[in-house]
Amino acid sequence: MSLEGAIKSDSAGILDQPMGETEGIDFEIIELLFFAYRDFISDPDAILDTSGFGRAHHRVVHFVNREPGLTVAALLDTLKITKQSLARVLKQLIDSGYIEQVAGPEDRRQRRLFPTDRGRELALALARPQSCRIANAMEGLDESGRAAVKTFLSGMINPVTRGAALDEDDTNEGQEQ
Amino acid sequence: MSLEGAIKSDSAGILDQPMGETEGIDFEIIELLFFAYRDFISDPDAILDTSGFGRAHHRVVHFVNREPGLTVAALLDTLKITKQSLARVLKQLIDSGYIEQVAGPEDRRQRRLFPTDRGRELALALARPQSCRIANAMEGLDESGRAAVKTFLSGMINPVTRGAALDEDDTNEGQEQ
DNA sequence: CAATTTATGTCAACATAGCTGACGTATTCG
DNA sequence: CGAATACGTCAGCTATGTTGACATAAATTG
Repeated sequence: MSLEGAIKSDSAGILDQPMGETEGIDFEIIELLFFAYRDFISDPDAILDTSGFGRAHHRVVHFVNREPGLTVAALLDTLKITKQSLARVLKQLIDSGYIEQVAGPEDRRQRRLFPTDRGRELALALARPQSCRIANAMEGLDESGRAAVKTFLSGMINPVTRGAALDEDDTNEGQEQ
Repeated sequence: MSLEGAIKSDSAGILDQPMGETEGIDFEIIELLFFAYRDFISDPDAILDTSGFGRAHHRVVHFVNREPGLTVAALLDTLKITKQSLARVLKQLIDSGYIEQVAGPEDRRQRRLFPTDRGRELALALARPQSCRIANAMEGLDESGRAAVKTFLSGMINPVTRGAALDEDDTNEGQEQ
């Protein structure tokens, strides 16, 4: 199959100028964020490849370790995924002995999630290289610089629509179904 | 099917303390990065849903617009994906008239990628909300604060192993095959 | 107490976007 | 000419997200 004919030799309707300062858009930071995050998750990814888990498991293990006893609903809200998505990885983590479930002490419908020692160690092993990378990137910054980074990152996050959690007059709302 | 028996009621081998200051790991920034990036890509994602494209298309359109005329090899190196992965989305973008290919002027084996007007507009439409979000997050910061953010993000990125691009004595290296 | 709502689990099917392996084709280069 | 290079493509697999529908146990409410 000849590729000729599908490939232009002239420059009709084509832009050859880089998308630069248009509309005052800061493409530099957009790209920095892309590359930074890509490399930021590459460290844990490499570890996870060994144990047969993926990024999804990483997030679950992380937040369960950060807040032992959190409910499935709370975890879903944090991760912003569906329960069917969570179920797959959570089941594997429970079956492999990284996380355990305990019926809620007051509301016994709840399944509160706790890390095992093994789960804690995995979470730490995954956090360690990320922490190193962060410490490295912070190295040259003073206290105000580090504070600026936190302010920036916090400002990038969507405000928690507190109303959504209170205006629950709707049957079957949210990401459910 | 009864769930009873699968759910622990005691607290054997379970950790109930949050993973906090262990080993001086900065879990706060780790999470800030996770949430910040998640919300950062949610804006373009919403737009892409409309046009039937995904994140993969976004990245391709972005970098082709940022560096018109870049080769497929260069794009693969930037995105750190395989050519088979790229092929799928690139083909769609070309077929839909967002990107065009031009045979390299010197090396005619190359397929240099250029955005069309349509492609440029898509890239801008996707960058606009991200830029707004960034501007918003930068609002309270002075010049040194903004510089700190850039320094930090740059420091998070893996150093470009310049040697890898020069020590090409290996046949068929890199991600190829 | 009966009815309903809530918290969670689960089955099935599907989409996106990554991957490996293998092979084809056009072009350049030694 | 032959090998290496730049790129395309077919086929199949995996991970992780989605929607829709339905089940079960416990809490809540009329």
